[in-house]
Amino acid sequence: MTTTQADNPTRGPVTRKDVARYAGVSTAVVSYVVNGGPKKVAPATEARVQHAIRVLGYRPNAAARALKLGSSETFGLVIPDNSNPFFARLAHAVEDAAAERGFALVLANSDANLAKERRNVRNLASRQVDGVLLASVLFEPDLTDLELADIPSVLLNQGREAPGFNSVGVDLAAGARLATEHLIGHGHTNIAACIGINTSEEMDGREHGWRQALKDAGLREGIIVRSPFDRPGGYEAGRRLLGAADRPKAIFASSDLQAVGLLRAIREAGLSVPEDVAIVSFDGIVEGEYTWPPLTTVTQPVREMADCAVDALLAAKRGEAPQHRIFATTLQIRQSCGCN
Amino acid sequence: MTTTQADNPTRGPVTRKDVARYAGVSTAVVSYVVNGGPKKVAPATEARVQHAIRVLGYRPNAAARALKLGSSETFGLVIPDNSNPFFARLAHAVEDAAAERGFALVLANSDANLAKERRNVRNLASRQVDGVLLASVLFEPDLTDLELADIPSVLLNQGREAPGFNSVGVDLAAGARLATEHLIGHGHTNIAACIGINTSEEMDGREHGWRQALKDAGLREGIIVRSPFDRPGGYEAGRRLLGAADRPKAIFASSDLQAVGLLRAIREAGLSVPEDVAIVSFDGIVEGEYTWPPLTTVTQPVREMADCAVDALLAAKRGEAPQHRIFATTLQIRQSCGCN
DNA sequence: TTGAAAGCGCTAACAA
DNA sequence: TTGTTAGCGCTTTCAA
Repeated sequence: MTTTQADNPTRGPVTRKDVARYAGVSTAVVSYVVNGGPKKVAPATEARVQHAIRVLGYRPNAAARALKLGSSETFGLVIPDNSNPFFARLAHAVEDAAAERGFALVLANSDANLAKERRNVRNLASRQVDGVLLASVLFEPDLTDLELADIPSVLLNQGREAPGFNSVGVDLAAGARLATEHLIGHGHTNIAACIGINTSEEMDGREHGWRQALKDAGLREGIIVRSPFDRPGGYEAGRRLLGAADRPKAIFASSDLQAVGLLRAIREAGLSVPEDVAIVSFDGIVEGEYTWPPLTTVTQPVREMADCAVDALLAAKRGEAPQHRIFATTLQIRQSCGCN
Repeated sequence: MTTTQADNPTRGPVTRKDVARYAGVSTAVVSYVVNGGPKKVAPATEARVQHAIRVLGYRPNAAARALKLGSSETFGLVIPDNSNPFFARLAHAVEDAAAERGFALVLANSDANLAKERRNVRNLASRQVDGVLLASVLFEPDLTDLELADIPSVLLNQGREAPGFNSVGVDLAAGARLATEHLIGHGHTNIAACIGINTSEEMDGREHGWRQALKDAGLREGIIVRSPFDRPGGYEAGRRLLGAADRPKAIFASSDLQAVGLLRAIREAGLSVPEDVAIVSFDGIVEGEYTWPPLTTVTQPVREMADCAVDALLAAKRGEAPQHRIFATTLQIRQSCGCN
């Protein structure tokens, strides 16, 4: 007579109690073997328990565990839009980083919508995640929800320091300088900027870096156009830039996606890159490797940032003080700038 | 004297008990007002409870609720790679569909790695998600884990029917036909195919559709090249195709990403699209709108599929029989095919 | 309309 | 080395 499902008299989900009964031990012992502690179990007993677990097809109930332990081993990630390649890559990196540390990731898109962002954060808080990573659409996200929820959080993609909060970001200004200086190195003197729109009153670090580089080189300020960070935003900006009286010979774009849009606008105008207009952009998404010409871009160390962010959450859980990490960017040279 | 945190004597998380005490009611009543049932509560009492909830900053404990109810209102989504724009869009759509129905989404990437896929599925199962949506890297994913876990599941992006399983997919063959016939309509007679590699023995539906269209038109079969579904895969395929003795004048690509790679290979060879080589691809990602030339592509109704998949999960929870839904694709005409 | 209380499955302190 | 048991916070039946 083989051992089958029939041995589970209770029907329905197999619990630790069923395993205990089957193995002829107490439920505590089952816990010990499942969790590898906190008490030792005799090898023979352990084998019996393992066998019972396998035979009965036992799976620990995560909800019960979470209730008891006060932790679901889950983080929440809120990003503006998972369809945006930059955030998609970020989400992937965060998922990897979390998984490596035994945490699952709940994903929530806020679609660049403040109300949705708040709803998402609240929702995650009520789901008792162990921490939330927030890449806000705002430069000053509403942190009160996070504070109230009293769950660790970290601001991603955040250049500015938010006192009392963990944050990890990239040195936007330095990156933009890198880009602009490279363009200057190519001999350009009429360098425009295509800067993404955010809800802050404050100047985007990239805009700042671009201005500084121009100023330091003794160049006059170029035209600046503001539009969304996405492809249509870049396309629109391109049309405006090309229609300007003093058409720029080079453009610094605040995102690769905008650069993709610029490329299209420039092509449609019958002009070419980098001969008529040179471009350097920001982010380092893979798509930029396959555009024509390939994008010279300021690359963000996404994986490192994700690791750092998750570690910050873990540190916060241990009660450590908030940290603010700014990563350096690197200039990935391809051909849109005029190099070859 | 104002009401403050100090009114919570227990310190630490506020529980329903604290609220009950503060409002001078039983814990049951608090439940009734929080959940809007199952019993009615007098307006005055309700107001008192609501007030207490606000004052104390009470947040229901999701883990406890999940334990009691046996549902965490969470689905798991396993995809090969969230950095792939197609899957990113799918993930976004699934997240939206789930959120609309009150479910959160746990995201897991399997990186086209079978072992990781299994680990992810198992992990989700042990987290007691209410269902898992699996876009497998395999044509025949290992369903035993899902079966054993006894949690509802739905296969995404799955053309073939898997008896006993929910699945939603697209009619790959019909889509490929659409694409190929369009190319034929342009007068092409030498049409190659760039088909993605999957782990199945079986022929990809897209390959099938391409063959059929050619055959039905009385055309000889074109060259077929197999390579990964991503950009490098397309690039590699392009180099091989262009180096072939009988260079194709048109190519059907099984993914837009491959088409992006093809575009690069063709450009590097000094040829142009669609003059020297026409292209029609598959998926309908946004990136294809911004390539040069823009991609004519077979578009998948991602959002509809996501809705359908989530509904299938809900149906399965209610004990309904598995369903198999195949969606039709539409040809999105842009310029890579030769139209303008 | 409200309250008392059982119990979801698990962990770990304490007892044996 | 193993067992007993008290809760974790919540929902809901049953009784008042």
